[in-house]
Amino acid sequence: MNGVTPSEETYTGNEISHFILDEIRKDLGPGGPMEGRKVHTRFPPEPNGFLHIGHAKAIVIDFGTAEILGGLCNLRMDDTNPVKEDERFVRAIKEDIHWLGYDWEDRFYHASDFFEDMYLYAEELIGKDLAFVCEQTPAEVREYRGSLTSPGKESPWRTRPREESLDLFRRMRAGEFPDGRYTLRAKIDMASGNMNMRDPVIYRIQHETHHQTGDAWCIYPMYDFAHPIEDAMEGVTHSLCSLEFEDHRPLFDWVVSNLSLPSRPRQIEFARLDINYTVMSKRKLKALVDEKLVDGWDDPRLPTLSGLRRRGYTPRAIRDFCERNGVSKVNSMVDIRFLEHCLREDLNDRAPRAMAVLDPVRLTITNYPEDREEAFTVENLPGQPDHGTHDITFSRHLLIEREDFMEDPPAKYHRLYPGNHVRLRGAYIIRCTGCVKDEEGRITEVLAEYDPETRGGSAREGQKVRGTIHWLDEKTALPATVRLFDHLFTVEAPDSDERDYHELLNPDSITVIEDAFVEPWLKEDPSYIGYQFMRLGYFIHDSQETTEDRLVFNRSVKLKDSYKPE
RNA sequence: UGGGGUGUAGCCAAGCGGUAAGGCACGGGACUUUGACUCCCGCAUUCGCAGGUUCAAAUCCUGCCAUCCCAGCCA
Repeated sequence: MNGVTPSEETYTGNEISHFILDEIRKDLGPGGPMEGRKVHTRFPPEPNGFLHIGHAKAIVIDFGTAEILGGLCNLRMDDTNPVKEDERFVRAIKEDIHWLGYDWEDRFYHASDFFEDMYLYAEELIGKDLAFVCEQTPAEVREYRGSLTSPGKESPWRTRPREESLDLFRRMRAGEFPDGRYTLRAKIDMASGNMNMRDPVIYRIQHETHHQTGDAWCIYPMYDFAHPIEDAMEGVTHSLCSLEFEDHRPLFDWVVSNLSLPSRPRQIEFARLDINYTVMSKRKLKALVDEKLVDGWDDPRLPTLSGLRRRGYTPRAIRDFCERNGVSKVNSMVDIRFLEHCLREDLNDRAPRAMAVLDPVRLTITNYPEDREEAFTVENLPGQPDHGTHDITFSRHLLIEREDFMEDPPAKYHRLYPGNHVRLRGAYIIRCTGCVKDEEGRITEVLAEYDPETRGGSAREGQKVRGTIHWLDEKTALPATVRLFDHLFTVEAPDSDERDYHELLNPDSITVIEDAFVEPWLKEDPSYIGYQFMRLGYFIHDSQETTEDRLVFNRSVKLKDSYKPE
């Protein structure tokens, strides 16, 4: 079913090109600063939540770059803040990346693997008089930092002798002080226009148990200090990250050039992926989960990778989507319909076809004997016999979609209405003769006559049948639950809407149909990429709800539909 | 009154001094045992705006405008 199956995807080697690849090629090429080296990247998530499709873009860029240029890409948990991180997220992250089809081989790291190195590098900085132990309170630090438009003031501790700083720093590590008592700060420039350069804190005291290092440490490095060191220790040549780190680059470079690191990584930034009608911030996704507004991190309406997987998205579709969106530095919002297009494109070629009826009404073939029944063999993938066949049964009483019959249809309606010929896909061509209604006028049964000459659904010589509809044999149809989804939010950009996101939730984001029917074949032959229910869309067994005696399907995406009632 | 980015169609996005790729969406048509798929056709005289340089500018220069990010002991 749609659990995590090892990805069968193999990179096909499209000639992808974008500015990051160009820059890297220059760096590694003749005359470049890293001439002769092989590219080495890393994907560095913080294990404090589940991965979403925005991360998929970063993964495709990080791992994809290594793949394209014949280098390596590491996976690294950026776990420098013990209060926010958890081992449970580490497992989910690894699972999602593997599912996407990428592998880090034996290069799985934690930032915490380098805590000892970082500590030593911090001492190096103190020794060079480039860092000092500060005892300002958070409020004082804020006050002294100045504002965006005015310079900051130097901390009174800035001139503390290096020997004293070193002693204090060692005692910080030894656990002699409570949280917040001291910090280690880089000595850069309190008047810099770049706030990140105003003597940033690089170590803080936190008496917290870390999910990897336990209680070995009570001081933890800050991102800006830790990240370049992690990259250098792993031999990363290019540290690719998103745009909001652009003004951290001077600090990244400062760290890299003031320390005796084993290598000098280069940071390059790209724009994050954003998609309309959904949210991409970890904070909001977490809130949706915590407030039970959705059914967990893998709710099929969520843009999380686990949600998309449960929804029926394929790794191939997601990677294709990320690659085709390109890489640039423009903040952009991609239309969700493009993602849907990529899924349809993938599934169209390989998802077996089946029939299902979501809103059933009985269709009686009045000239087909009550006691007769027959079977038709249909191809799983029309036109591609190597994908196999399966049988469908036919009898006097069938089930069709209620909307496929109209007593008084508008022009260009090609389905059932009195007098019209329609093909029952794979079976026969029938002529509608009328319908039966109950006292309230509701249609309870559609009536038609079949043409025995059209067995298999082929028309008579010269006969043109405009409409083909799907159907099920009432006798063999299997009851099933089908869940249909719509956008989780009613507005295109919920993240930047001034209203509270609770007000923007789409009350109809999920529709559960308990009385749908499907072909019995679907119980015997669960396709892990799901099915196309003809004329309805692509569906997949729900990995959580499907049980031995109850089939539950999620609609991954609708089919395109150019029918416009006039 | 600071620093760093970015502006090419409804949405992404190529383009890097020689006269606006491609995809999505949209509209029209053909085909069709899925109103799907596939296939045709259409869709920016113009690149945020205004000047300038040049035989020639989306590409170079100047100015302006718009928009995003930054004042965590988060990442």
